[in-house]
Amino acid sequence: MSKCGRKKYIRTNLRQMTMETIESHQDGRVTDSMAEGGSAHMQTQTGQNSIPTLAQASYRRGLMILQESWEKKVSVAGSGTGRGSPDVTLVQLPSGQTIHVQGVIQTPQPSVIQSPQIQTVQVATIAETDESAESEGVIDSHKRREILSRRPSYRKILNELSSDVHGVVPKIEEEKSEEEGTPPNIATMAVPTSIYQTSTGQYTATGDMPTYQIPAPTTGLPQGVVMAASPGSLHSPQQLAEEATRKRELRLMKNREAAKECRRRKKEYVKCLESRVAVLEVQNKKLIEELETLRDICSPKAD
DNA sequence: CTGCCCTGCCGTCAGCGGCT
DNA sequence: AGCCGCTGACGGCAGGGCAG
Repeated sequence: MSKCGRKKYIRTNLRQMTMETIESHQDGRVTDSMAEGGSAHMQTQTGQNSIPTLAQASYRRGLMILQESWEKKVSVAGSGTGRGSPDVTLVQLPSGQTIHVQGVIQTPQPSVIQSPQIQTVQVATIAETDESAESEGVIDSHKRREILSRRPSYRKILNELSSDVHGVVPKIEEEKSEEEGTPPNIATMAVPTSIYQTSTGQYTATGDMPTYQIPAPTTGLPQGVVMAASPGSLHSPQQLAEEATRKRELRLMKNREAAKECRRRKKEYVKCLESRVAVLEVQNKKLIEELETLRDICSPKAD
């Protein structure tokens, strides 16, 4: 295995997501939650074989942490009608003015970036690490899948969150926005339902889908892609093999584009989360300051 | 200059979930 | 049930930085 790849994965994603972001939380009043990202991070430094699992868990956890913190914040800062909405206290100012103060600080919220589920996951992960130190590497993919249960797509998540909180984070466009700079000979991806190669090297969608244009022939696109025949007209084994090859190349091509798109969305998603963290930190500070001010006003003077 | 490490990006595979 | 899109995981490559 390419340690570089793994290390890279761990270092970039884990460090950036878990450490930097969470650390940036800490500079405020947010209580320490490094126990999660931090411990996972440390563990990844230990065993080679356990690195993938732990790192994956940590990375995902990082994302989950960020998202959950956001959701918590949103529920706190929201109108108070949602689930788990904070207490709203009426505070009478000396001037007679009554204001609503939401119990931001008092809320049983040990850390903005903690979540029970996440801890559960971590326990499971650590337990695995401990007891399978010798037999590690045997964490089968099923277990991993369970731990790292699938989440909705980044686009979905972002769009949902965006609809929750307007103006904080822009939605991810259905189809890219930053690919305007795409060289003209690079395909702007369409997702054709069925594509056939023309003699000019163009994939033409049969439906009302846009067309996928092959980059220059020099880009190593599937040579094996052959003219499609209508399924019924395939008889000889060679034709069948060609058809299979064509399908495979087509699938690879689509997946290639999908992977690119996915990475782009992921980046955008992470950026959004980071910007949310920044916004919420500011918000949090303001609320805390406000609370202090109100306390000063309301509480009897000690001296 | 060379070797090593880090980082970013890419292509591919596997598996899940939604859709028809 | 099969197809298809999405995404985690993995391995590879290129480029930059740095120490020897």
